[in-house]
Amino acid sequence: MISETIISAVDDVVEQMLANAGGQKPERLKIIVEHPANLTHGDYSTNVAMQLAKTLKKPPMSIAGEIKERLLAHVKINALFYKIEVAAPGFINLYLDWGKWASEASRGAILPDPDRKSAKVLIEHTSINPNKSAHIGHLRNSCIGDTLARMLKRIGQQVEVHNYIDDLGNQLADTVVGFMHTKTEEPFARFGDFCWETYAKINKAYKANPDLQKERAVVLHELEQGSSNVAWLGLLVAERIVREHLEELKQFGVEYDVLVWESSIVREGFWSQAFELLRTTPIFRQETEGKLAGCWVLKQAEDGGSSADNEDFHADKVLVRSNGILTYTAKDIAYHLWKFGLLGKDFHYAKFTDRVWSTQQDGVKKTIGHADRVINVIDRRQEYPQAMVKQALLALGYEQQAQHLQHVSYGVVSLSPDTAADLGVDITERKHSYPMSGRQGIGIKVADLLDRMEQIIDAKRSRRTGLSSRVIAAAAIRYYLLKFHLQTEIVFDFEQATEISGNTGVYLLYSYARACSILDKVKSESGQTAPPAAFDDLELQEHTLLRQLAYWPEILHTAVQELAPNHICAYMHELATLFNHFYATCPILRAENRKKHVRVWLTERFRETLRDALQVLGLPTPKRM
RNA sequence: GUCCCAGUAGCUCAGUUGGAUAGAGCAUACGCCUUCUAAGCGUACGGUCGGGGGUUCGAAUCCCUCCUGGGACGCCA
Repeated sequence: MISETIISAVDDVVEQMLANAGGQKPERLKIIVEHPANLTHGDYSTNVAMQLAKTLKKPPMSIAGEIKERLLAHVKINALFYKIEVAAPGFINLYLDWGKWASEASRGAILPDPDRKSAKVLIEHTSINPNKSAHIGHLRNSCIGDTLARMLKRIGQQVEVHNYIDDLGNQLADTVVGFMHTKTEEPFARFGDFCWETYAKINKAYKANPDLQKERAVVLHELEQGSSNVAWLGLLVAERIVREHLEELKQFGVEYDVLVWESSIVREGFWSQAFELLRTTPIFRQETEGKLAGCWVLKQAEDGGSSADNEDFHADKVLVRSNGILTYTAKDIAYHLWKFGLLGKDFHYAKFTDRVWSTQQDGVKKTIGHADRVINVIDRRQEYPQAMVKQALLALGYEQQAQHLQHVSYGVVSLSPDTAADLGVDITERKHSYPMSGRQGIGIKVADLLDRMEQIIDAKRSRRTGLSSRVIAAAAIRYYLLKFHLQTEIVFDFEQATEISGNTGVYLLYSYARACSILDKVKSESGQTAPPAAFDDLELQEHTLLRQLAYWPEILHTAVQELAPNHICAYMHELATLFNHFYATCPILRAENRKKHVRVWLTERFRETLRDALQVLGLPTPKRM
């Protein structure tokens, strides 16, 4: 990558200068290379001279001048840049030689090549409770997880995607209780939608008749035992729902390698094994008195004794309830020991669909799991239980694994007042946003959003060629859910989410198709145009487009580093915008020979780069639209 | 009570390991298709970066403090 080349060259140069001056390299000297916002500041710039002013006891400008001279003599810098300038108060700006860059870019040399044999990364995402249809909050999770998997694969890492199915949880039990104690008369097209209503109804019934909640405990117990009629019913419900979820998410390009069922964890004896391990640690023990008497808990450090005044809040985490039933976190700890290959036990597997495996007791052995790094995509509200899993690993002495266990936390999706009102929520309080609630049956179902988006696109599109409106709709929704910073709580608004102009997936696909259409007319095969040797008299729009193309490897790298898909979205929108400016300003096919060559080549590079980025985000690459 | 996250244009959001004139989309107004895809492009309008203090060559970004909103701390997941 270009920025890496600059950093290493600057590092060489700075070291020489410090050695000459007899100085030490400052501890916290970070050489940062930026993409200047302004074209006149070059294509890359660094502020290292200003950082060194104190150490070298010289004005930044003179330091920058010296670094510039030494960089100009540096082989690697010389090979890529034609000019370096110093700008007040001490910036060093570097200008790419586009002819040289072009020959490298065409060889693909600049893109990150697959690393040498890398560690195995296990990504868990989706993990929706299998008791009702999915809503857009679930979809955000799946899109993030699926995109992270694609990002890591793109840079050559070995990735395995897991979807954890909580088929022994309260929520599934609730839906089962709902089957037996609520009434349904209206028809539903999908099983999950019927369950959605049933789940809301049973929660309402619990309020009216709290005794009914005892039923849940009974069902939960039967689910865990696994042999009764009720257990079979639960299994059927969960499996049917999971199939609907997978089918639905497939439309958004979301895919998995393996489903891990919570019931498998229990029945394969994973918990018993984990329990024996945990018992050897001082922080795991059974309470004999107090509120948690009879429970097995993970003890948390008392902080200064002030917690005594707040009996409502205590940090200890129950893993086994006093009635002997396991909590989610208990099973999650066993699961994570297994993910890292630390349990000494393994699952068996059977095919769930033609490409997805599923844990199954009478299945076959597979080399699944045994990861070096684990990424869990789970919303921010679950930071505490995730921390408990990590703490259990630490308590067992697995420090390295704990360090390589990463919770990718993201903000929840809530509803704008207008959209909440559409769903019948009372918005007289005029809050900024309204939470979705499965228990109350409040939420935007994925299928409903997709249907509505499809209709909107169908009504507004001006051409019927290429992708179907439904495929475009799914892509638009996926992009919408990925473009926000992970920590941002998405306040979902129907009007805003269904935009088809501006910073949207539709705009990106359209720009891609536009480039394809133009290149079709020159009958250019991909990558066929030879890179121009020189780029003289570049138009502003040509230059800015070139620059943005050059930045792609670095953006991808940063996004992977930070596990932040939104960087890629922002980059692509900028890239597409610059291409459209270029398109509007510079005739491509009608230009004269030399210019035409440059412009066709640029359009080709744009198409290839955008295609790469679209694929990393899991979006389609339509030749026509 | 303890801890975490956030507050940037009318709305929704980028930008936050300190950098050069704080950006985008939507909305509003006005323009641009006999010419490569108008799902596009252009112009205009729009800001005490929640308030106050501090650190320094330089702060939306770091520190302190206050205000406001959201979340976690459950024998739910």
